[in-house]
Amino acid sequence: MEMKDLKGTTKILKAAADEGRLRMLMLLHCRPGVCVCEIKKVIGLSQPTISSHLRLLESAGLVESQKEGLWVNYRLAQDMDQEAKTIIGLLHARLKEDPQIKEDLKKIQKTDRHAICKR
Amino acid sequence: MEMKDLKGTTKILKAAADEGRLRMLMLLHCRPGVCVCEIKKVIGLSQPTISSHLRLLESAGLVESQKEGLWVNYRLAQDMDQEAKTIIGLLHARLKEDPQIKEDLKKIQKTDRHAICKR
DNA sequence: CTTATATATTTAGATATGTCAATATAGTTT
DNA sequence: AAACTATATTGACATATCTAAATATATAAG
Repeated sequence: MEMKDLKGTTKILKAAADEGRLRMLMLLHCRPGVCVCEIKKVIGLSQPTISSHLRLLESAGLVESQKEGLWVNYRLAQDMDQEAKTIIGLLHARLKEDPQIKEDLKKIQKTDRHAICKR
Repeated sequence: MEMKDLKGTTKILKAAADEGRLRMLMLLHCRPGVCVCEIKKVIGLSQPTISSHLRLLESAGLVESQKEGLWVNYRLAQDMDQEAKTIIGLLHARLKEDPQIKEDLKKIQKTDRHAICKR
């Protein structure tokens, strides 16, 4: 899908325009390669909801994934277009002092995926 | 409302994340001070829908208005924070070649509000 | 003051979105 | 292969969003 036109740009904005997904984007920006388990642990939504958000972000071209055994590691899409990258950078600059975002980033640092999973 | 935190930023993104409102933002970016009539003429949605979108954009701090007789003129909010301004600039750079946006801007240039109104 | 006009608000209905429980799938371990 | 685990998908439901018709409000003009 062409993302540079009106519809595609709207899709990108919609993808970012949700509190949970925005938190996830900030998480992936600061911690590339986290798995669904870890994201779930930090964000606190159900696993299906996390997966569904990730799928939406992926279909907007903001996120990509790679399998690693049972885990699926997510990161910001490397081939994201420049404006989208810039916007995510701006959002991070804007939100890095937000209490919720700070808490999320603190949590992810303390997180060991081997300890977290099996649940 | 504080717009720099997570909730406020989400609100701004939601405001921009609609095809009609994004077109309206681009219109206001290029043509500050257009009235509801003119916006309606260009975008092609009903007057209540246009008004409702404008209210939402205003409540997100992206747009401001000034009365002029019967007309209400809208423009991008002068006191918008820097990141929001930057994002709108990026969106314009991205969308200025989009056919729909080009058509909108062409239409607004040909538009005379005195001719348009009375309907 | 009555009529007309531009915009806002209310109301209602259709569609989209966010969420989770249940289930399916795919890979790992024993 | 059987049991287990991480993730994806499906189904269902509640809420939010988009839209326009009808109505209200505010200003202007006659």
